[in-house]
This record gives sequence, C-alpha cells and structure tokens, in this order.
Amino acid sequence: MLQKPRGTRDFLPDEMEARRAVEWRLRDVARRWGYREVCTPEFEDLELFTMRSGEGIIGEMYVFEDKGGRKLALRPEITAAVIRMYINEAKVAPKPLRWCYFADCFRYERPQKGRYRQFWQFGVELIGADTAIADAEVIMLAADMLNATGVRYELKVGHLSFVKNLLKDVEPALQRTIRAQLDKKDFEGLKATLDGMNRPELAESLMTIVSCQDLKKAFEIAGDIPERERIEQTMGYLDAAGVRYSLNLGIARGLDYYTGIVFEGFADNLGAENQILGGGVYRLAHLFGGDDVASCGFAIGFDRVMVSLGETARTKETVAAIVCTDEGRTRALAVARAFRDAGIRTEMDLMGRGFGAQLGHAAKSATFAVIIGQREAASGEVTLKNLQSGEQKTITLEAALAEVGAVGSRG
RNA sequence: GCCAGGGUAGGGUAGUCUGGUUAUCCUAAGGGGCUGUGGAUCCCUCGACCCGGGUUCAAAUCUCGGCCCUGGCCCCA
Repeated sequence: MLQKPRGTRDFLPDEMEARRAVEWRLRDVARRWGYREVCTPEFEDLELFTMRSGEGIIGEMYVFEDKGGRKLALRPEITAAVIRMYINEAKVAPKPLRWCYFADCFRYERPQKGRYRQFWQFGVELIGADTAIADAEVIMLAADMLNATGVRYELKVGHLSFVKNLLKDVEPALQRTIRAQLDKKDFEGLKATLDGMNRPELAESLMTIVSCQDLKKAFEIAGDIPERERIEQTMGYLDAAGVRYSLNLGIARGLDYYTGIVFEGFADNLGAENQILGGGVYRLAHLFGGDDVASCGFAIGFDRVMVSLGETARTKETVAAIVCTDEGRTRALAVARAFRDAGIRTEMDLMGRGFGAQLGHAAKSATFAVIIGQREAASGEVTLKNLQSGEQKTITLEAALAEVGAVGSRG
C-alpha cells in the first residue's frame, strides 16, 4: 500500500474541525489587534533562505530545481518570505504594517513528538514600528493568542543586549558558542569555555544574569546598555497590562538577525519539543535589498499547540437527517433545500435504504430526523423527531427550521 | 545523522519466545430478518500478517536489508 511521505499527516474530519476551531480563535485575536492576513508562495527562491541563514540550512530544507533550472525551496518558515513581500509590494505603505499569516512550512528533519516535516505556523509581523510600545504590543498579542487557544504555557521574555554587552570584547566565534551554552543553560560547558579564555569573572556575571529575575539587578551586572530606557519601558507596559511572563536574559534564538527583545513560549505538558512560540525584534529587510526597517514578530507552532491541547471533547454539530419514503422524496429534496438555506447541516439518504434503515442511520449521525412520507408530502408539513429524546411532532416547515436552528445556535 | 521500542482487516487486538489446520476476538462498515419509526438481538457479507531477500518440506513467527511509526539525542529558522 502507498504510504504518505515521512513526517506528514492525514487529518480526518474530527481532527480537521478541531484544528480549524483553534485556527479561527487565533485569527480572531489577530484581527481584533488590527493584524491582517497575508499569504506568500509555498516555495521561494532558495536564495531567500540561504541569504538569511547560510548554506548550512540546505540540508534541512526541501530543495528542488524546476523545469527552468531555477533553484527553489519549500518554505521552511514564513518570516523571510513576509519581509521579501514587504520589500516587493509594500515598501511605501503607511507604517506600521500589522500582518499575520497561517500557513504550512516544510523542514527535512527527523520526525518526533510535535515535530513533523510539514507543519503549520500562525505568525504575526509588525513592520516599521521601532518603539517600546510596539515591542510590548507584539508580546501582549502573543500572550493573548496563546490564551485564546487554551494551552497551558510559560512565556519567557529576554533581551539580547545584556549578554551582548558582557561579551562585547570577546571574539565573534566564541560569542556564538557562549550564547548557545547560555541558551541551553549548559553551565559546565560555559565554565570550560571561559576558563580557556582566562575570564572567570565573566562566567560569574553571565550565569547570574541568565537566572536574574530582577531587571534593575540585571542592568547593574551587564553595565551600560544603550537600550536601557526602551527595555524598561517595554517591561513596564507588560507589567501594567498584567502579562504573565518571566525574565530570561539567556534566550539566544537561533539566528543573528534578532536585535532586541526576544521571547519564547513553552507548553507545560509536552516532551522534548515543547517550544510553542518564538519571536523578537529583528532587522532583516536590508538583507533583501530593502530599507533597514525594524520589525517585531513571532510564530506559534500550531501543531504543537494542538498536541498540547490533546483530545478535547468536541461539541457535535447539529445535523438534520432527512428521512423519506419514495412518495415523499421530491418534497424531501425541497425541505432539505430549505434547511440548508437556513444554514443547518442537512443530509439525505443516498444508499437507497428503507425507511427504518434510514432512521437507524440517522440515529447514529444526526441530532434530528426530518421525516417526509406520503402524509407529510400531502399536507406540506414535516415530522420532526428529536433523536436524543425520541419525541416527535408534525409541524410546519417554518416551525421545524426554527426549532432545529435554535439548537444549532446553542452549539 | 545516532539510540531504544514497534508495524497483524478502517480502528483496537490474540498468536511470535517454542515455525505446522481455514490467523483469534472486539469494534466499525455493507446487507437481511423489517416499504411509517431508530441505537437491542439474530443471521450473512466485506476486510489484515509493512516491503524485499535468506533459511526451511513449511515463515506472521527465525534471519538480513529497507520503508514507516512512537519516544529520546543532535538540531531547531
């Protein structure tokens, strides 16, 4: 039998409905903050991704050549594409731009829990607002969106300047090693690295600062940071808004284009792959030939959110099943039409089942049976049977529509 | 790329150690008993040993390779 490609998934209707429900909650929050949805191509020039991350990531992407010999890649993430689109299409639009997207991405990696080769991200990019309140807005939105999904999580907020300032006279290659060790809280490795440099006092400062929960103290340790006022303002807005977060100045993020505030969200109940959100302030546009506009954004790992939410009991949608006899079938089609026009999910027998069998099938799949036999066809009424309670009554079509519709609106 | 455990009808499973009848059971699905009242029950039907090589008179079972799944490591834009 033909199998689906490694790391991909099929979604049956139950799961699809659950995913769409969460997707729409996210979209609705974004909409209320003024973030409008955009869409970029599923594949892009390979160069778009290598310019930003180096040739090294080719091994982790789906790369292919098209019939014209162009080197292309399935998008491994969306931020780069959104910034490319901004430069191509919207450079002169009034700032700031508030954009969001929900789209699938592809990475050639070893699948495991919460990690698939095709996965979905819900992301947000705020382009062209380089202020403390802009940073705060994006983080507040991140918290709002995660809250809307119902996932249990921890939000960590940091800023790259602290560690950067402490490491300003360290050579770049070593800086990178140290930042990775701080991000992983690998203090053993960190000590070894710094002992090799003969800078034990630096190890002390770094280890203190990554676990520091007090912003004032962090500034004392890190020394004179030019962004101090903006950081204090941003955190002040978050505190005033009651955003639940913890300070974590060790967050490194994977890429060099982040320049300021960075933040990450972690689900409480996932295993190794528990990061469900990541973002920060970055400058990327100049890489693609645009202006050096500042942006702030994040992406939510949608599939991990769904894994974290687990099997949630779904409220079954109200379904009306039209049950008819041969004599009632023409009338039944008209009744079905009326139900569908009223927005009610309505199904008719297609299997040539007898009356009893139709009702039997309806009992398994529907909330109401709408019975149209010879008598109803003649009178123009319908018999509405509530399949949970067993009650039934013969009433006008309008009354039946009203009754089923009322249940539907209660969900 | 590395480590561990797995793969038997649509779903869930027994059988594998110790090779040997028509591969077990539950469920789902389709039909019938039942052409105006359903979920019960009874009967019938459909439907599987992941793929390939090896050993053997004989392989779901032993063996080798591959593919895929689950979890962990690495990585994580």
